[in-house]
Amino acid sequence: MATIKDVAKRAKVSVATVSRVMGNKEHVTESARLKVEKAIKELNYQPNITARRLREQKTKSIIVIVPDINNTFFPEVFRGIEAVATQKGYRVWLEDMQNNPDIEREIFEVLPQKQVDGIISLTARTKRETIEAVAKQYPLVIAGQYLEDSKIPYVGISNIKASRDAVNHLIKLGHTNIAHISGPLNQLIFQDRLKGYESALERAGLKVDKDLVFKGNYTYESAFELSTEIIKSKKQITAIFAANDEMAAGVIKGIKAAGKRVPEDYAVIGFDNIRLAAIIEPAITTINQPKKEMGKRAIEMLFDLIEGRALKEERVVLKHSLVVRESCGEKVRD
Amino acid sequence: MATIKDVAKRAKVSVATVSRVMGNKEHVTESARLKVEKAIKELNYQPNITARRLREQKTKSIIVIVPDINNTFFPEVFRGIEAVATQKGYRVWLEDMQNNPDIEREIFEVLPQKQVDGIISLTARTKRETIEAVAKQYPLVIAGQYLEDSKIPYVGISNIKASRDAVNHLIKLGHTNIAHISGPLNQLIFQDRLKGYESALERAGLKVDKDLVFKGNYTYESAFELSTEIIKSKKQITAIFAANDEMAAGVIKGIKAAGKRVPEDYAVIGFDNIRLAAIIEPAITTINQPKKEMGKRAIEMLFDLIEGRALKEERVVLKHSLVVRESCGEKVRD
DNA sequence: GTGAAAGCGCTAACAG
DNA sequence: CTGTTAGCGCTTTCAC
Repeated sequence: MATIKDVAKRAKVSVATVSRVMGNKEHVTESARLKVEKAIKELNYQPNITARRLREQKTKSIIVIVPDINNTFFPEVFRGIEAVATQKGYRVWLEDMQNNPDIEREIFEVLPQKQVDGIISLTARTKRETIEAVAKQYPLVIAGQYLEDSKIPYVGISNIKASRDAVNHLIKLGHTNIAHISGPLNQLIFQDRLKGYESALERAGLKVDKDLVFKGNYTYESAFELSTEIIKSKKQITAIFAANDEMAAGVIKGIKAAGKRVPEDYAVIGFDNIRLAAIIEPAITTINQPKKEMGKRAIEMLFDLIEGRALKEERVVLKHSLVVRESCGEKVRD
Repeated sequence: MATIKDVAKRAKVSVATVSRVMGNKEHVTESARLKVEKAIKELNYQPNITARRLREQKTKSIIVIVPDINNTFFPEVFRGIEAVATQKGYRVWLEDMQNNPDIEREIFEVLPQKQVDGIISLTARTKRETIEAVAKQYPLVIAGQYLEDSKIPYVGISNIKASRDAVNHLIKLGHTNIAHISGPLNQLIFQDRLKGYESALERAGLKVDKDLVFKGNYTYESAFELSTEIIKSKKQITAIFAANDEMAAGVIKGIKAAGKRVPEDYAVIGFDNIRLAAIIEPAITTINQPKKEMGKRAIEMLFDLIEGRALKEERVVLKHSLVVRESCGEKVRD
C-alpha cells in the first residue's frame, strides 16, 4: 500500500501538501494540486484511516445497539441511521443483543472499551445506572425507548397517545371487552402503552379490568402462548390490543390454532407496523412508527452531541399513525 | 483518558513493561507485573485500540456483506459469524445492500478503501471480476452463495440436492404438475435450485416443461405477483416449489387472495427455513439451511485466511434437511 | 528483566 | 503557498 510519503515523493512536494490536497484545504496552488492528484491516481493511493484516526483522536465510528435484529422494526431504524452516518463518513457498528438480557448487560458493560465517537441505543432495558454511566463517557442518544427523568436525549413517539388511538379504533368498532397484551413492564414504553390502553377505556367510560391485561415479553412466542388464556377467559373478550406487532402476530396464530377466527371472534390490533404485519393473515391493523425517520433524527442528534452543538430539542417526539388493515374487521386496501 | 505513559509513570516502570504486561508476554517479574496491574486498575486504563492497530498494521475488523437485512435468513447467518468473531476480539461491520443491485455494486467498488482484515460476502451477484478483484486484495469467504470455477473459498449447501429433495417430497405426495418459482437466474444457487427441480422431475419420469418455471426475483412481492399467472396457467398446476421462503410466502398470499386454498388447491414448498416460514398460514414446508453453522464455518475459514493458515477445505458443503409443516398437506407438529 | 527509542501514517502548528 | 517537524499511543527491537 502506498503511503502519503510515496505520493509526496512522486509528486515532488511535501507530505503536508499532499495532506492539504486530500483535505481539500486552501493554500495550495492549482499546479501543486494537479501534481498531487496525478500521483494519487497513479499510485492508487488510499489514506490509512487508522493513522488518521489516531492523529485526529476521533474514531469516526458509532455503535448502534439493537435488542433483536430478527424483529424487523430494528433493521428499519438502523437503515435510517446508517444512511446519514455513511454520508458523513462514519462507520456504524451494529451490536445485536439477540433478545438476551445477559448479552445486553454485557454489551453496556464493555461499551467503554469500544472507543467510538458515539452510541445510539434502541433499547433501554438495562439498569439505569449502567446506561447513565455510559452516557457520561460517550455521546448517547436513545431511539424508540427512553429513560424516566433522565437527561439522555431521545427520539420516539408518544406511546401513550398512540396506544389510545389504537384502543379507540377498537372502541369505535363497538368493542367493550378489550384485552391488552403488554410488553415487559419494566420498560417505560410498554408501561406507556398500557397507560394509553387504560386511558382510552376510561375516557370511553369503560371499566378498566386488571384481568384483561396479559403480560407478554414482547416476542411472538409469548403472545402465542397467552392466546390460550385469553380464549379461556371468562371476560368475554372480543378485542385485543397487542403492544407490538410480533405479539399481535403471535396471538392471531394462537387464536386460529384454537379454531377461532380473527377478526370475527377476536379483533386484534398491533403496534409498530413492521413488515410482518402486512404479510400474515389477516393483515394486522396497527400503529405505524416512523422507523426510518426515527433513525435519521437519532443520528442527527448524535452528531450534534459529538460535534458539541447544543441540541435543538432534548426529546424529539415523532408522529405516529393508524394503519387500518384486516385484523379488526375493516378490510381496507393496504 | 489515561495512556500507557500514565500507567508507566504511576507504576514506576517503562512503557515497554506496561506493554508487555498488557500483552501477557513473558520476561516480566512478578513484582513488576503486580505494580502495573495495580496502576492499570487505579487509572481505569483502556489501551487505545486505534494506536495499537496502527502499530500492528491490523484493523481487527471484518466486513459482512448481506443482500437484505430484512430477509431473516441473513441475520441468522450473521449471528453465527459474530459469535465467533467477537470471541476473537474482532469487530464485525455489517454492510446491508438493501436488496438493491446498485448499492451492491457500489459496496464492492469501495470495498478496497475500507481497510479491514477480511470480508465475508453472503452474496455473489456482482460481476465476477469485481469480486475476484476484491479477493485479490483481501481475504474473502463467500457463504450461502458461490462463484463458478473460482478459487474463492465458500461454505454452503448442495442446492441441487436440496431442491431435488424438496421436489421429491411433492412427487411423493402424488403431484405431477409441479411449478417452480425461481430466483434470479444469474445467481448460481438459483440456477442450481432450478436444476434440482428439473432433475427430480426427470428421475421420476415426469416431463420438464419450461412453462412451469416462473421467474421471481427472490422477494415476497415478486412471488405474490406471479401467483396470478400460476393460477391462470393452463397447465393444471397442483404444486409449487419456490426457490426461497420469502417467495413461498408471497405465492401463498397471492393464492389465498385469489380465493384458492393452500395446500388443498396448491401445495407449496419453500427453501431456507426462515422464521417467517413457521409463522404464516399455512406454515411452510421447506428445506432447512444450517444458517448459524454456515456463519461459523465462514468466519473460521476467514480467520484461517487472515492468519495465513492453509484451508482444510476450499469448499464446505453443509447438510440441509427437509422440514415438513403444513403447506404441502402433511400437517406435522413443528 | 527492563528501558530507550524508533516508527506505524497521518495532520497541523510553525516557520519561512 | 509550501516544507519541516512534532506527536497521536502503542509495540517491538536493541542495548544494557
